[in-house]
Amino acid sequence: MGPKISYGQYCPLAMSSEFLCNRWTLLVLRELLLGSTSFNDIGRGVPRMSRTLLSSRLKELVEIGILAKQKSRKNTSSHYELTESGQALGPVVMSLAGWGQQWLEVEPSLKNFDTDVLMWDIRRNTKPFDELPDPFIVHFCLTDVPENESDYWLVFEKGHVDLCHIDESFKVDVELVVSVRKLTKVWMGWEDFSTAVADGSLTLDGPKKYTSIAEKWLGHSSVAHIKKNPPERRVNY
Amino acid sequence: MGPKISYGQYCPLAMSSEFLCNRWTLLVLRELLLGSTSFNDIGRGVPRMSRTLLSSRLKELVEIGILAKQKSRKNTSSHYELTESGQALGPVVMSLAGWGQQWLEVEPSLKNFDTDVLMWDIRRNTKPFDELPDPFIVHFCLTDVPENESDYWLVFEKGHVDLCHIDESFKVDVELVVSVRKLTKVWMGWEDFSTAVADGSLTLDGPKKYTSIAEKWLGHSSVAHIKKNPPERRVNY
DNA sequence: CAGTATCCGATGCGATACTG
DNA sequence: CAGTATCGCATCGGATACTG
Repeated sequence: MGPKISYGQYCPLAMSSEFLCNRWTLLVLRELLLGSTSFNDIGRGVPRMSRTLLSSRLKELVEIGILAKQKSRKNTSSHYELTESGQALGPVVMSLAGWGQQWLEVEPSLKNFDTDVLMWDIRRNTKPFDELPDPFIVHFCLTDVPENESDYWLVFEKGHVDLCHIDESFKVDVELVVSVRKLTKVWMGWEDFSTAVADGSLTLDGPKKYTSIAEKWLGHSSVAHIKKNPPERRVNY
Repeated sequence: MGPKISYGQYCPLAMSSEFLCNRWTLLVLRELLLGSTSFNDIGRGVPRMSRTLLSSRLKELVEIGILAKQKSRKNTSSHYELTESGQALGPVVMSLAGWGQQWLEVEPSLKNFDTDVLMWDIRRNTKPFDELPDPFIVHFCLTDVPENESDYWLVFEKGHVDLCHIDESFKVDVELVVSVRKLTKVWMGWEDFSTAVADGSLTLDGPKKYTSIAEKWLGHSSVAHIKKNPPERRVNY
């Protein structure tokens, strides 16, 4: 019942690749696995993907049966969630991401990427916790991007975290000044947080009780625990 | 130094996907991981891929550094082998193949595939062993394919196994009559070998001492040990 | 917010033919 | 055996504009 089989192989790898190795599909899956459920949230994780294509990919995944779509009765919002088989792709995605984390040289990764993806990714992995006030607001000042992309605010409030890109006259608790390059490295676990603070490439400004636990509220990428190989053993894409 | 980054994400999954999720790449990698080292052997595992493209993919993999190419001094043959980072992709490929083996409905897999891939795959996983004479020759008669594709000979000899597609007047030890569909199912572990023999859909003709250990010399796919879900929990691509 | 319709340009890839 | 060169089509997917 599926679309045309183009590889012409019964092999499960070939069959899986038929639909998983289309452009953007794995990244959409990543968003779903990490918990995004709405069209726009998913889309925000893949900003360079056209909405047209996102729409068609989601439809395809639903058709295949690894994704399910629920429409609210008001028809105003919809809700995607992975089915059992979709959830089962978690280890597959992690395995590929883990390989990249371990083997890929970092420089190519740091070239030409959207700041928005990073900030959105950070937001996703954060949660308010007891030591923080409510609200708790962090102002990110990114030093190596055009002025209009340089400011972000992370708002920890009422059990969840929002990301803002425009100044709403926040009462800022901590100001964090850092380059996107450095922030990425630290967040991905490619460099030590404490080292970055020590050498001044990452600056924290605010009450000590909050800045001292910065690594805790900033968090890390979900693959940060996987150690990258030393440079001479990395792959240079 | 790499090619253009099209996803625009530092994420290791995105970076890995940039080159691993191109058409055919994962299947080429599978061939390499399973031990093929020459251009033609690799190509035989992906018959629908054009040689032009295979050549360019191999070159790309070499450039990236997950594959190494050795030329013999005679320049007459060359030799590909995975580097350390390429070997490390083994679990990634297995993970994806494993997902497919567990979750994919079988019918789509059985439509429109090249018999050659199956036979080549079987050959790869076989080895002579003590209970077999040298040479030991099996004649495969495939019942559900055009006449000119229906006959194969597996020749166990001097420590390795050859696959032939033209009759060289072999002294056949065992003749195996079966449909490609059934052979695939049995070989992939989707159905029991013994059941197929019992219900007559797979016929063995030859000395009992060889036919009785048929499952041993025929072997199984490397993912056959992973159990497929019951039909109602499968994905229908 | 959650998409769809249409257009059209790039490029990916297969087919074919050729080389050392 | 191990490729490369060239051609040309098809499809993929981005951009833009529009809808409920």
